[in-house]
Amino acid sequence: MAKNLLIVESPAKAKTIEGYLGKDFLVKSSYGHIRDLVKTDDAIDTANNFEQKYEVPADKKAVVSELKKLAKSAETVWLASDEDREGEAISWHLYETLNLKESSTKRIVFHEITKPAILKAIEQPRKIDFNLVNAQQARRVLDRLVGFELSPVLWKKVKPSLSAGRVQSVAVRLLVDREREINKFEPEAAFRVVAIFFTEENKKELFKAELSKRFATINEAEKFLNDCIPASYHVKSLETKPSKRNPAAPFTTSTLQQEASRKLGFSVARTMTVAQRLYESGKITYMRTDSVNLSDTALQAAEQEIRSAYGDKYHKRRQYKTKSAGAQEAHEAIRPTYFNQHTIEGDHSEKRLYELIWKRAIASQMSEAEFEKTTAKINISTRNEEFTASGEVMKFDGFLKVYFESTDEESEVNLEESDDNALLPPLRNGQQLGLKEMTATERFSRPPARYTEASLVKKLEELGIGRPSTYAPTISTIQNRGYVVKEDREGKQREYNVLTLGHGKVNTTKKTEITGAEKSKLFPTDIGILVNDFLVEHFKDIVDFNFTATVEKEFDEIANGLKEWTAMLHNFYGPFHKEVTDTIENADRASSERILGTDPQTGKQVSVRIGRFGPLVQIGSADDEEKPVFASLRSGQMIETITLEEALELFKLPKKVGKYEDKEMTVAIGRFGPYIRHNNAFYSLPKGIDPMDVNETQAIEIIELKRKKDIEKVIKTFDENPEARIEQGRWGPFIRFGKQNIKIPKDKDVDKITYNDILQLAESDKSNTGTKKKVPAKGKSKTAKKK
DNA sequence: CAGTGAGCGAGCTTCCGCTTGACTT
Repeated sequence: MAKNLLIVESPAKAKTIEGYLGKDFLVKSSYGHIRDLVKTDDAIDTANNFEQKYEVPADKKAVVSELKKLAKSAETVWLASDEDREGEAISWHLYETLNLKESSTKRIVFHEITKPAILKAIEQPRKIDFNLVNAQQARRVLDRLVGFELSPVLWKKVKPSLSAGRVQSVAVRLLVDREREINKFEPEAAFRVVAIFFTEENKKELFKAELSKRFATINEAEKFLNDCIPASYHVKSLETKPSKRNPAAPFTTSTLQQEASRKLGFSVARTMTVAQRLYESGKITYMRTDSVNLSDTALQAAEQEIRSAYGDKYHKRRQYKTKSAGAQEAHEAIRPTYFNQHTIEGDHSEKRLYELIWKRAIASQMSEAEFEKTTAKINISTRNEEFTASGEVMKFDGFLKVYFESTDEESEVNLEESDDNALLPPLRNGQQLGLKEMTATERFSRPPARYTEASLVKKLEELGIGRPSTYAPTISTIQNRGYVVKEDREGKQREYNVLTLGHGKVNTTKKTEITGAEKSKLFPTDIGILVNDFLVEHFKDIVDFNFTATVEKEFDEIANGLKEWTAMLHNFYGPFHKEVTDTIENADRASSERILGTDPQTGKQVSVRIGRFGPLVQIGSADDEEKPVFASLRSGQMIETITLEEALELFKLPKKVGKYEDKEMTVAIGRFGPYIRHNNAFYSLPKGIDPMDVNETQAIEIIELKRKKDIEKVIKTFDENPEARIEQGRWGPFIRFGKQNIKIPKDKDVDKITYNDILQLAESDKSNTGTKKKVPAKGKSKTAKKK
């Protein structure tokens, strides 16, 4: 038996450390927290100094009993969980649960998993810091009280099974607020003037310059262009300035999620699972961190790699400081374990994420990129405004050799508008310029951007809300609760004017652009808005953006021994609990109903609200003699924004359009867009056809076309049974057998499949799915009933 | 992808943070 048992939080970490410490040490993992509050309402005794009831959850029983056994036979137990609030509490829970003795227990901490750091830690053991433990208890108890008192209020006043919490409710609020800003935003148009010039010396080398002023109306823009017809242009001033750009700090969890989203299109959850695999296979350091710090060992390794791969002048040693509030910095920044591995073996997403991490970490230790920026001001002989042309020349690439950090704005900006780094021809002061062409283009101001998963994480981090380990789960929770959906939305067409001055005259043309199209953005749902408004009305303090920051300050005071944790909770809980009981007693049920107006055909009231099956429009009210009629809202339509006209439109479908093969054809709009229903089959309408105008002949055409296409997909049929065939699917050929779709096994040649093979495959496929359904997902019914 | 939109009411839902698998598709 080993003399020493050392316990860390993560098994991968345990493996690494065991290698550093040799035979006298057995290194094991607690797999995070080993105890939690019981799930019942009596977990906290609010009348008795917030005394807590803890239990070891079922999935931790095995870990705990193994650790217990090992602790018993060890001379010394080293508690080496992370050095932050949660880590300290884990040590304390271990101490209590494993029945450890003070004399044979040592608490150690380190911020990086390197041999010198571990050895040094072992030389400096300490005791469990109960101030820190108390700060964690205060955090844990407060979160439980908030979550388990607010949620039942929602069950009573809104709908069962809803949830509220310190973190998730603020996340939803951010989205609701932003959605409203976007809805009320009114774009302002302005005419942006761009001229294309050339010099007498070289008429072929054209360059762009932008007018320093934009015009609010088309008349002003037109007058300007007309004034420019007889004008001459010359360089009024010329300025050349050096500029520098510095690399970004190495990744934290939040910045990794943002870059992986922008550059690789990963959801935050996907980023974390891929990173977890990289961590477990020893390729990167820990991926849940808020620290931008690199260990000395890492700094040296990076330096060596940069000097040998790119040369001495590309290296610059840099230390970064964290900017985010409430960072606990128990770990290093996310970095490759070995800097000399530029790429790794693994699947596609592992490779790409690793390269991103490698590049970012390496670049963070490289020299700045140097530029020379030239700005020329250009005079107009007939007007007082002036044009500005600018060009940028890179003098030294520095860190840009490996890494370029993207920004959220970047994807928003029109490419035509970002020609900042274009090259300028050689120019001199006073030089005459020729004008090739000038355009005044109508541009509209943009509403604030909708959040993506990653930009929401960024915002939460800025507000100090949530932790690296909870960003991805929080984003999932608000989607699973139905408060938020992630989806694409089609934009709308918009006309804009372009005035062109060329060949001595001004032309006006109208062009169209798509605006407001969204890809993979977060939208609050009707229920999300309803719950948010209810919470904002009745629990203003809890969903305040500064609530977390305020309580965090108090947790810090507890951690520093300046405040008593139960006193802090008393202060909070008294008024909070009173608000809860007041709300239960006095507040009205939250109503989503909005009256849109009256139906011109029947004179009855038109209203929208959330029904049992989602948002609906209702014509007439329950008090009327005639029963009210209903229609569901379509995806993208919301109670808050739908108009009377749009609501009435919903009653025009489904519509019968005629008969084909003696069966009725019906046009309707479903979840995947407009479709024709015929003989229990669905035929989606091609894009651009308005479902309201479809007539009988058109509908028949669409059905016949789809059938023809379906026939083209068939690769092979079988005489034995017309129900069996091989078809070309989206991902390759597959077998269709009645209603069964069967995958073709890899070892089978598509051409040689016989009807007998199909019968066999169909049978085993059936038994497969059969047993799958019979085995219930144990303990995780939540994920199963997601739909 | 249709249709649904009543009412009664037992028993259930729910938080945030720290960790991985063991399950699906």
